[in-house]
Amino acid sequence: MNGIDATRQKIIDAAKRRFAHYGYGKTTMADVAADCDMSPGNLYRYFAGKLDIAEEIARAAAMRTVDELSEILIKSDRTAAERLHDFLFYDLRETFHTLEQDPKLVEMAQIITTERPHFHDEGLEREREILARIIEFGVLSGEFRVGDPEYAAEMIQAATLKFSYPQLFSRLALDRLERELEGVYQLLTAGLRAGVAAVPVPQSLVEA
Amino acid sequence: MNGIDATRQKIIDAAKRRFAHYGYGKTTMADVAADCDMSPGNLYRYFAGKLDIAEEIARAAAMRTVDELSEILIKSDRTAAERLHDFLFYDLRETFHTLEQDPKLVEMAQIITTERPHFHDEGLEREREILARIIEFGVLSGEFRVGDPEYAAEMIQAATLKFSYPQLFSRLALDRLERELEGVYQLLTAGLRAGVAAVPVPQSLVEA
DNA sequence: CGATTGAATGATCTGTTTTTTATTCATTGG
DNA sequence: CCAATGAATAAAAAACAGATCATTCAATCG
Repeated sequence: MNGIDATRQKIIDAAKRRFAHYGYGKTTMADVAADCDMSPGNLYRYFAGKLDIAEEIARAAAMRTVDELSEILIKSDRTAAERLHDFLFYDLRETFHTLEQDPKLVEMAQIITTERPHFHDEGLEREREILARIIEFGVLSGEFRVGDPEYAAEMIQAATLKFSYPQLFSRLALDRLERELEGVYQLLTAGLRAGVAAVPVPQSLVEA
Repeated sequence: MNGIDATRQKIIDAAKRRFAHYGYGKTTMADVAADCDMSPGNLYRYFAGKLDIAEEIARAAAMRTVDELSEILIKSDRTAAERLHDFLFYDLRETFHTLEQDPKLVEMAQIITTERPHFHDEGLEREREILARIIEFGVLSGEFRVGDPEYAAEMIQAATLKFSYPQLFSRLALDRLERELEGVYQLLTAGLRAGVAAVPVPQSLVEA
């Protein structure tokens, strides 16, 4: 029915407030239930458990991010390289600011990543899909020369890991991270343009 | 004097055995002192504290790694790209195997990195220096086209972070990490060959 | 007098008890 | 019946006491 979804949303909203304000750990199911004018036990008619509420909140946020990243695909008058730039910097800034302004969310993100590794993988996969399309676009436009966009997307994700979870992998400030990402981006796009053929190891070119 | 250095080394050796066998946390200063036939208090004539002994051990290991990486520079008949390949894979495999076979060292590495961030940075800097020389070699040989080898080295480090602390940043097995590193390497070398000029953003090439 | 000791100290860790909390489910109310 | 409750339970977290440990330093030793 629809009452179900409405109630689920009410629970999600209450939990989101609590999580953001007091943190995941300090928020009790009783708190959330009270905010929704219901008993703790009744929450379990709508969610399998506390972590599932958090996961739902994270999923919604991830979807929003993916939607915004997807818009990069439909803009016009932008080269593939520019789209890749948009993608990487949007991701860095978005994550950085979100976690910067609300440190409680770091806790939640970490718990979900630890307890539900699969959830996290799915998020990466969705983003990789968009990356692959950007690269595919670059291949079609003749800008990039890569045989397998999916594979190239995977490599770009690996190479930009440091910028996906800024405050997790470094203690650098945003401006320094941006400077580094700019450099990595330059290197990667130069590589995509030059092309990574099926040839695995190009033996020798010149020697000293 | 020399007795000082000899005693320091005796302490380091005893501590290394204890740390590797029982872990940093479970090893007490009293244990180490007993192994050296001295009182706990006397250790402080040779080291400022427990963590400083660990740091010294880590420093020696880091030096050894840097020495081995430096050998890549003096080999002959290898292109810069091949040297870069050697560097990246040596680092990945070395770190992976060290931490794989002795989980106790992971604890020590993590404590040092947390408590002495600067120490860790210095290690990165030493490795970056070698990377810069490899790139410089590539520039001189005409293989790479980059203006600032130091900067390029920094970017390569950023892009290969995931492979520097394998079991810290991913739960992937070594063969999958190697496969990914191979791909990232291909992309990066393609970029180095094509060159990352001072031109920041090459506006438009073709469109779909 | 420099080198070393070992007892003193305060911080940290460990194991235990108590309390809080997530989750279940038999019961109740509409 | 369906929705909701709230007492019961087991798991996790907090609180606490006791022990251990890193570190210091006044007193000894050579």
